Amino acid sequence: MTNKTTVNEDPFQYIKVSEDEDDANAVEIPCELDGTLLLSTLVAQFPGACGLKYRHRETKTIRGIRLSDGKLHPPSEAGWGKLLYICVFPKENKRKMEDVSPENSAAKTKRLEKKLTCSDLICLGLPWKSTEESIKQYFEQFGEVVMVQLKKDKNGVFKGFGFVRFATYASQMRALAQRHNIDGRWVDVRIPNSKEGVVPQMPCKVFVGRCTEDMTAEDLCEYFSRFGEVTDVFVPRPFRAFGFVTFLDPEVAQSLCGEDHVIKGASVSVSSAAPKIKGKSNQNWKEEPYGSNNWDGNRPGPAGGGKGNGNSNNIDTLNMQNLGINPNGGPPPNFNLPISLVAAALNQAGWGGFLGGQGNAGPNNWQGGPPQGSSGKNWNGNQNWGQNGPPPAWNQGSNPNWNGGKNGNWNQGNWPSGQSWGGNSGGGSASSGGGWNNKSQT
DNA sequence: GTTGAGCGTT
Repeated sequence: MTNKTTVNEDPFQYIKVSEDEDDANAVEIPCELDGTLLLSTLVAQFPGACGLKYRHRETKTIRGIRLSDGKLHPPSEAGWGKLLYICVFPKENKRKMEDVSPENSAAKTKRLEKKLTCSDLICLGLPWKSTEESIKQYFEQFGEVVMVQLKKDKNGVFKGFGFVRFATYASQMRALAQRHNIDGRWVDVRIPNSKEGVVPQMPCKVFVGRCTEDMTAEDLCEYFSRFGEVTDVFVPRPFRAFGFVTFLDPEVAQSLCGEDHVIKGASVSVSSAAPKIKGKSNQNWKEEPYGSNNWDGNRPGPAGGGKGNGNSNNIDTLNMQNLGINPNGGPPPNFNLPISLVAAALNQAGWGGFLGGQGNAGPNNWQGGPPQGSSGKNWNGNQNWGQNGPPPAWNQGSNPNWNGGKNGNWNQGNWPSGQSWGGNSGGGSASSGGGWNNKSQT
């Protein structure tokens, strides 16, 4: 008798995922054909999950799985293998360390809960055929959705926009940190104007002091990933005995402040990364450590590498920009408005809030403007992407020369023709096709 | 039934 091994015919690889390190609770989840695992697939089995981690065989430490564009990427060339992967949840993974005084952490958490409330998010440009159900379904890949409201006129005709609310701040952050394509339309998801300035502004970045010279950005990333998704690590080279770690969730960042941690046998201290205000020297920040105007994504990342540094194709850069953080660690662009300067400086230091107030680009626009060399006139105007949106892969790999020339086109949907947004153009030169402006939406 | 920048009665 021949054994029918239907399993082998399944083109999808399955990976074992559990809520904890107990194999018994594991669920096998199918990957995509390209080897990535969709976050939505994960969420389908583990509602509210925001990522994956695993215990490294040799180092015995927990490692985070890279998340990019809603896809989870296998640890290395080796692929997912037979390891057990552990689900990461926004809240639950918050405090696993025991090296904190309880009263301290409790008080801190309480404060944070008060500050880090979700707000409704406005979704602009929804497809006419959207339903509250379909929108809810779409956004559930970022976390639990507690409300969806599609706005209609008195006749009950859908007006093309609506509001969504997440259960957790982390989910909200994830949703804000991405561009959204729903049924072929680019949908703008933002903090509503009415909530600007009301939403909490929390630093996502922490200062890590007393680093030793052998601590690489990767070391820090690996270590701190156990507390939450790390979106950036910055370790100055030459050695300066400190570093910065940026988390997706500002709450995680805050919860770590004031703590000491042992990394590679050395005790490091975590504290808040004080915002750098331009014109005022700051204890934690040296101005323009890598030269100015490095906003093109083509520069080599800061020495030390690590997440967000030289990594192509990740959401982190996008996250950071959407969250108002300069992914390259360089200086903020030249805003015209002083308030923007301050905001940009705050953002650079990891204040992943939303630039409220008139004339300031919200998170979605932050990514949109010409980084430099522009008058700033359009840069400060809201909603410049419109339906022509940023190139789908503008943040991936070596970016096209979005500093070069044609700045005036950025806000008008007139993308240079022949520009490739595929994310793999070698160093900014344009190849062909893929014109973002070719996309038509109805 | 049409449409595509905007900002929610409750």
